[in-house]
Amino acid sequence: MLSKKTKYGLKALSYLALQKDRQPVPIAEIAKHENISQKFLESILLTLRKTGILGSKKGKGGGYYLIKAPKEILMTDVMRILEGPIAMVPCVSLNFYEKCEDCPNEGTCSVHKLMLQVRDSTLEIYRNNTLADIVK
Amino acid sequence: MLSKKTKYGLKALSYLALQKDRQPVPIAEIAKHENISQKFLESILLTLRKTGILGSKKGKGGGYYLIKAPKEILMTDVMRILEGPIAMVPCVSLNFYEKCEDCPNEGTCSVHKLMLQVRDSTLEIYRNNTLADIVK
DNA sequence: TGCCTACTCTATTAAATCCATAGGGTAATA
DNA sequence: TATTACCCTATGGATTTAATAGAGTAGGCA
Repeated sequence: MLSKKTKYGLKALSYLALQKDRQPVPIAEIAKHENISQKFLESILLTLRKTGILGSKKGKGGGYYLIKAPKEILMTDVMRILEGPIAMVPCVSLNFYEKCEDCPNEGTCSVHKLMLQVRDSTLEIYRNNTLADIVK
Repeated sequence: MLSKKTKYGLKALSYLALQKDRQPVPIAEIAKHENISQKFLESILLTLRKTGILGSKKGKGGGYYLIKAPKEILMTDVMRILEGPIAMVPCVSLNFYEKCEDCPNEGTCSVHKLMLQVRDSTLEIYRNNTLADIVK
């Protein structure tokens, strides 16, 4: 299942992508428009800022804004930041690889074989979608 | 993440698929060979039996066995039984559809749009893989 | 300067899920 | 009839998720 964190994060990014200009948008406005708990959203936007997706401005007229153009923001990056590894098992993860303790041989493991295919096809989707694509 | 339940279930099915004949295999044997907690495996095999994937035989010489040939067992079925919905959000699920409370319009929802693609590509993988394919 | 706004951080908690274990009961076969 | 192996219930620890609360900090503008 997709976590609410990821879901809310994607919705917030989409909302920002739909702004006419790149002026900062207050958290409260995003939270209200997308039906998200403001405090929860705060922590999500913070992560997105720290990882270079968003910028922020404090004080009156402040808020969050996209640093790059929507078509430059890849879903692979966003999903990894918000949801974590794309692979369903660590032994097929590109960025978070870990060996399975219980599995003597990855080469002959049926789970490994299946999950490798799932990872590849999912990755393909994320690579072919930018923020601009999903708000269209 | 893939649950251990699914992982163990797939491993058990693979082990059964690799048997020469279709004689019942005791839980203890599967558990030992695949490094799985026997009691936990019991509940998993039980589910697989109740949903028509496995058959069982009690008493001496008993155990679990595949009801159909490995190439007749689709991963779509197995994954839905063990892991649940294939979709990452209920609003794009074929078999477990639910409307999102917080989402006013699915047609314009960016999360919906992205997750629909992910579901389709994942489903494609599961449809193209039988138990026979993943043990090869 | 001083106040207001909005971001930032820490801590806590309720709820849900996952994984595993334990123990006893029941059915079938040699 | 005794053994083997399936079947069922329930319990609990661990982890994660989602949300809430409250205090603190920094920037903008009068």
